[in-house]
Amino acid sequence: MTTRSSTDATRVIPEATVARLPVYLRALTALADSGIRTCSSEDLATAAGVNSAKLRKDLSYLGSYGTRGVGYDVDYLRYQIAREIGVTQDWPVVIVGIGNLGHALANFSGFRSRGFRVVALLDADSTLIGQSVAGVAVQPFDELEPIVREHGVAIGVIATPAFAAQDVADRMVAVGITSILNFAPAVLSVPDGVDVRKVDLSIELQILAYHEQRKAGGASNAPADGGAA
Amino acid sequence: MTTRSSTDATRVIPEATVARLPVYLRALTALADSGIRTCSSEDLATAAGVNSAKLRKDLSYLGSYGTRGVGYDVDYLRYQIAREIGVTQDWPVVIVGIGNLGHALANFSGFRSRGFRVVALLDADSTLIGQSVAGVAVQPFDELEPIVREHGVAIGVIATPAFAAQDVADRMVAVGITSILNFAPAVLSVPDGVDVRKVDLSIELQILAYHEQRKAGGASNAPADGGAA
DNA sequence: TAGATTGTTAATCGATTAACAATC
DNA sequence: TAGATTGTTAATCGATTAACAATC
Repeated sequence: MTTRSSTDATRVIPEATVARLPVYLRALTALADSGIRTCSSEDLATAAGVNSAKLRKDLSYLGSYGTRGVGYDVDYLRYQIAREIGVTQDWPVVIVGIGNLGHALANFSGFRSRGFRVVALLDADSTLIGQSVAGVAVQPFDELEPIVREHGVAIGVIATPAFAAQDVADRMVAVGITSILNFAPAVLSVPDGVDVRKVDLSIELQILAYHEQRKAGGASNAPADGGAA
Repeated sequence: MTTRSSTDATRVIPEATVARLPVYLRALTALADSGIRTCSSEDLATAAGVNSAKLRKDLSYLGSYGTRGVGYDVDYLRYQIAREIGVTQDWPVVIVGIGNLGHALANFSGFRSRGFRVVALLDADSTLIGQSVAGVAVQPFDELEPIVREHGVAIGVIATPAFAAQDVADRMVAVGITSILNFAPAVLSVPDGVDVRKVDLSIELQILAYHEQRKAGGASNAPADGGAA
């Protein structure tokens, strides 16, 4: 057999699809919460903010979880997507850098509810150590290794200033973390096999600014004119 | 002439390129700060974390700002990219929802340094009104309209809980905001002509979890095994 | 059976990449 | 001129979309 069978092990899901699965998961949860038991691809697509062709194509990479002529069972599809993403299990997470942003992240309720558990908050600033944030004590950054080993941490969050980010990433990689979510405005270099995703506020704003600039003319809120509508 | 001329007005820059321009801008600023006056596409690509073919292709959409055999003048290219993005001008921004995250955003220094100015912090919770965050007083959400009109605000940031996000977006659109950065875990529906970008922590974590799950086997930090390496 | 809706096909569109002619 | 590096071409790859056969 040279042809790939479509069993769990060999299925490859396109990256663009992977990025949308959590959106579908959230939409299904919202539907379930409002008491809806069954939905069509059109319903779910609307709730998720995509078109139904894309939704069906995306779901087709996971398997055949709908019923023609009927639609999808909300709970069943939700479970299948959660399983595919891996959020049926619990993921211990460490957050490094407990400034304003780290503080906000530690308090973020969406963590627990989506299968992530903050097992430690770390900072290099000794004046923060021992302080309790969201019920978790801030520990010295040097404690990274024993914490990662003890809890089996695979995912690390960097919320430090830019200048510290590469060092933190290097240490994370050294102690065996293989997925990093980086909030610091810095390009991280990591070895193959380590995934980095970045979230960058100012980049998002700049992308908006680019498009905004091109709208001017019809815009009533353009910075230049007094806006005396 | 049916062929598009490559003058400023008609140039169309692919979305993927637009999203990378801010990264190049930041890399150029870092190079300039370390005293480097000239760089090759290879140098800049490394600093930005992309390959040099992609960088040159991206820059080619802006114009011809390099010198063959020599490279790019760091300051000149930086100015050209900043102008293209629109961050040579000042963008007034309002933040709605001053919880933990709104607080962190208000204090974010990358705002000012990249051409964005927080002109108001708004919240529906009357107990927050008047409180000063990052030197700016929190005002009632109802003040949105006069503030937007007075400052010519085109960009709004939503940092409210999910249930409030659509209402806030509707109000923003109604008063003339045409670009929204949404941190609430909710799908926003807005009219054509309004740009929405979303930043979603739990989605990013779930994408990492998906890939992490597929690494297990070789992983030393897998949650299941004791990790007695 | 008739109506509804999935899962898949195939066409189209956009992004990436390597290679190299142009040119400093 | 010789060496270096850009800007562009063209091939490849991946994502989106509309349409519809399969099938409940």
